[in-house]
Amino acid sequence: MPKDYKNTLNLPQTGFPMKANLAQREPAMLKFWEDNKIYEKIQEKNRGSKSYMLHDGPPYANGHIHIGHALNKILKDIIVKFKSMKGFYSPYVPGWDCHGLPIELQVDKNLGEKKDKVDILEKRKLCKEYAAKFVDIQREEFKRLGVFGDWMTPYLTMSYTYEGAIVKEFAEFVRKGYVYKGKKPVYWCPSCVTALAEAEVEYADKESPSVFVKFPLDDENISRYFPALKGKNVFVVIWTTTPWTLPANLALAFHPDFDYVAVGHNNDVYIVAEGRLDALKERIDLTGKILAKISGKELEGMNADHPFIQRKSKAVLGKFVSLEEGTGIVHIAPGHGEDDYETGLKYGLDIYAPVDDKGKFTKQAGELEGQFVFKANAVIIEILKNKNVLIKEEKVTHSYPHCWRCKKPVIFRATEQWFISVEHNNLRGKCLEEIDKVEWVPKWGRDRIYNMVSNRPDWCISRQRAWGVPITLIKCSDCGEFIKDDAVLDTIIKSVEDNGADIWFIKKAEEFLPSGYKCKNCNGTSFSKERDILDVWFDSGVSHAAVVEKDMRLSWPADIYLEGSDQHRGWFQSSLLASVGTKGASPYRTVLTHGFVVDGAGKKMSKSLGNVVAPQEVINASGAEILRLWVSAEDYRDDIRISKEIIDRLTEAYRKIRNTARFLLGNLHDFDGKDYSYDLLEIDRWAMSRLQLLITNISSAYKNFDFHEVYHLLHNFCIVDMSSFYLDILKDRLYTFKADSRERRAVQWVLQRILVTMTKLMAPIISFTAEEIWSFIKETKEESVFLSPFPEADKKFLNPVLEEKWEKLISIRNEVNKALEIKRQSKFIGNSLEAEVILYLPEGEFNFLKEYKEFLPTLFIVSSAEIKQASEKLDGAYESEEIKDMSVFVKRADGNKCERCWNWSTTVGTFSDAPELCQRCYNVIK
RNA sequence: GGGCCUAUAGCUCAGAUGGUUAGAGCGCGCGCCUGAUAAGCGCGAGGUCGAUGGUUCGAUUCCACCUAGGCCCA
Repeated sequence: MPKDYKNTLNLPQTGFPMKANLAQREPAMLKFWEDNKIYEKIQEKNRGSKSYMLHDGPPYANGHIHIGHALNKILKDIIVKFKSMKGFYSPYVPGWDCHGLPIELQVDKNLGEKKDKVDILEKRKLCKEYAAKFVDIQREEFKRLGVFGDWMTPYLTMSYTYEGAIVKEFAEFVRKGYVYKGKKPVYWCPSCVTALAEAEVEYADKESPSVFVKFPLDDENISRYFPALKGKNVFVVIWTTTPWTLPANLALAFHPDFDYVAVGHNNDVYIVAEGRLDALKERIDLTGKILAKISGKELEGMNADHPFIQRKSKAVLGKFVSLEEGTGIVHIAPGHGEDDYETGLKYGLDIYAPVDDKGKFTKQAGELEGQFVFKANAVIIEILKNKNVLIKEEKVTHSYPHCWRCKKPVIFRATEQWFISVEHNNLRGKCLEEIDKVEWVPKWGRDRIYNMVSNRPDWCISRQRAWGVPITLIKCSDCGEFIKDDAVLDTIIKSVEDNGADIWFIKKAEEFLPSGYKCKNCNGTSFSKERDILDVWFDSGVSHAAVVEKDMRLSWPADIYLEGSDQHRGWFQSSLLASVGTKGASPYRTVLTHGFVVDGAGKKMSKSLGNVVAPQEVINASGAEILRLWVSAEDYRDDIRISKEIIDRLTEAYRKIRNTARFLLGNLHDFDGKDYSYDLLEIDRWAMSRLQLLITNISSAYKNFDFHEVYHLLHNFCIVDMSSFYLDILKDRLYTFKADSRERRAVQWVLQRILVTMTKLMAPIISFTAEEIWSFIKETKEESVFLSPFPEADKKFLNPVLEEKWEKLISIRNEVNKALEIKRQSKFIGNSLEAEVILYLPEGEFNFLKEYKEFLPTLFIVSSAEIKQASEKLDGAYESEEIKDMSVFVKRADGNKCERCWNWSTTVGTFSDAPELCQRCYNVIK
């Protein structure tokens, strides 16, 4: 029985567990951070340094967080942690968007029957409580992700100070003349007498009349646009299922790219889209000859006669016109449809809707006055018949919007709304200029928002709801003029700042005015408050003023806004408009966008598909750390996939990184911490050079927001440079050399550098693990890895010449491995230490390897290695395919296996007092 | 239908102003080790570079169209 020499080795020892047990361990780490106020200490440390301001876009305070929220917050956290470790003052103030319809609807739902009876203040109170509840829930969920921030003092759009800021910014828009009142069609329920939001409309089948109607052309228009048809009765034909909107018709829309034809029909000539001819042959028996043809584009500006009102109907162009139904010509009533409205704005048409809030025609509609619109359909059809302009009448059943409260069909009706003009003061132009000053990541974000801002209509900022910040304007009851006095506006702002926006609903209009106030316009003395509230996009759009500018922790403008790509239309745009409108400049320097989380097949997540991945599931099963690693590993510029396989792969990668750290810790348990940097072997200097390169590459990846590169660099370093090469080769030195030998201490010094550096490099991403490793590192250090500075590459260890030589050594090593593998497969050897290798080399390689002769067994992890000229090659040698004229002969090593270091040596057995040992080990033990 | 974007091994990512056999890591397969052990090491097999046309001596790379998918509009 040979003596057990195992206890004479320096084997790794560490309490750092191999198994992460993240789901259990993470909460303890969160507590450590919280108890020791690590975030606060980071802020304290960096206060006064150059700042880097990331401004948080407020998530909506409704529901639990989903995977997209997790992605967004983790990305922000990675940036903030990196910048903070880099020494920037980079506080993170989270926020929530608290007003708005979804919350109000939830509250309504909870109220049930009572919803229409409760007082507005009571409802607002319930909304506030509801939002506060979800702020608390989401706060805990975000914290669980390991995101650092001022969680106990976030910004809330429903706080008094924020509401005050909204009112102030709105007043600023009023003062600068951007705000005006105009008309815009909205869903309107004539039965409930209220405007409806899109979310309050549900679709159901409804029977409607379906009519084809003729719009006559007068001689002048015929000779101008259809000279060939001179003297004939020419009509433009339209199809509609809402005849009641015909009294409001102001235009006829043609598609600019369609061709239109004039077709004979009895004594008349009908104009329809060529692409609808086949269908119309059947529908209205349109079988006559084509008498003329013209492209839609050329018809712009033509005027038809309204079929029963003394008025012209203008030919306009619209890309929304389709060939799926009707005649390819759309009747336009700008006061009764979305496309119609947009078209109306474009062509300067009146947003005309002669219908009151009960759905009855007003006196503008002449003989129809007082008739309910749906009933008036029949009357209008009668009129059309009498005027001989009705081609065909049918009934159709189609999907039609209905009110979700009373279930009755709704109408689209222009109502008075408040707008911010994007043309006033050239707001649009200035925004476009500012867009070009911002850095958009990825670059195409610029085109996306530029196109949107170029084409957007004025900003409709009013909503007919309860839960929001009111449009704080007071109107003179006599002349209808709104008060814009600075003093009055200031009084209102102050009042909201002190009491919250509820005050608007508590006090009477007069209470916001000085006593005895008279209207500047008409001297009137009776006033009323505006009842609409502001669009919630206005709330969050002014966060640059309410938070970035106002909050003592932050400073304006922000360095970066980071949200999903949908926010080009949303927050990025509302913030830009809000900031350029009042400050003349963009509120952000950089805008970074990420894609959406989709399933493993690239499909969007939906409840019906059942492919939704909840962050809570991943956290409970694998830990938030895996989620963080996932965020970093994926290229967020595209859509981001998540699936079981992806999580499994990342879990493996995580283990590799963790185990590499564990191995380093284990081999440092007895390190004395002294400086051995002058005792490094060449391979150690190679490792130090690789480490410097890693620092350089990872730093620039972080700086460029290329986090997936950080992940790949770190992971590859662990596997390629460390685990399978450097650390594998090192084991012999670490385990078998005298514990305090200079060679072993030198490598420990290197491993310490690698461990400390890697830990810091990974910290912004896998924060829990980095902190855990940090706590095991034996070195005078900061109490948290996040209080330590981010590594800087040390130029004196950077050695490209050395790395190039080692690249060659590694490629030779790979060839040796192939030769060894062949012998292993044939059971000639098992462990590579059982082998001796002889390399047959061409001149260049031979000379190159000469200087490494002594080192080769270590490099190949074999017991002995020789080099010879290629010409001496023995039969049976493995011939390299990669290196010309190189071959490797593998034989069993001479001598016996040393029981201590497992190398084979002829010196084993030569020591009578320790016959199991080789000379090297004998010397160590003696 | 419009604006913006994406498509390279099972997975995550590289790549080339167009130029030999398109790379890495993981996973997988086959082995080794049992002194990083619910670890570690080695070798290997995986790709019509979404499809089709075009430009070119040559295209995965440039162009067009198509398909699939994503965001925002309509």
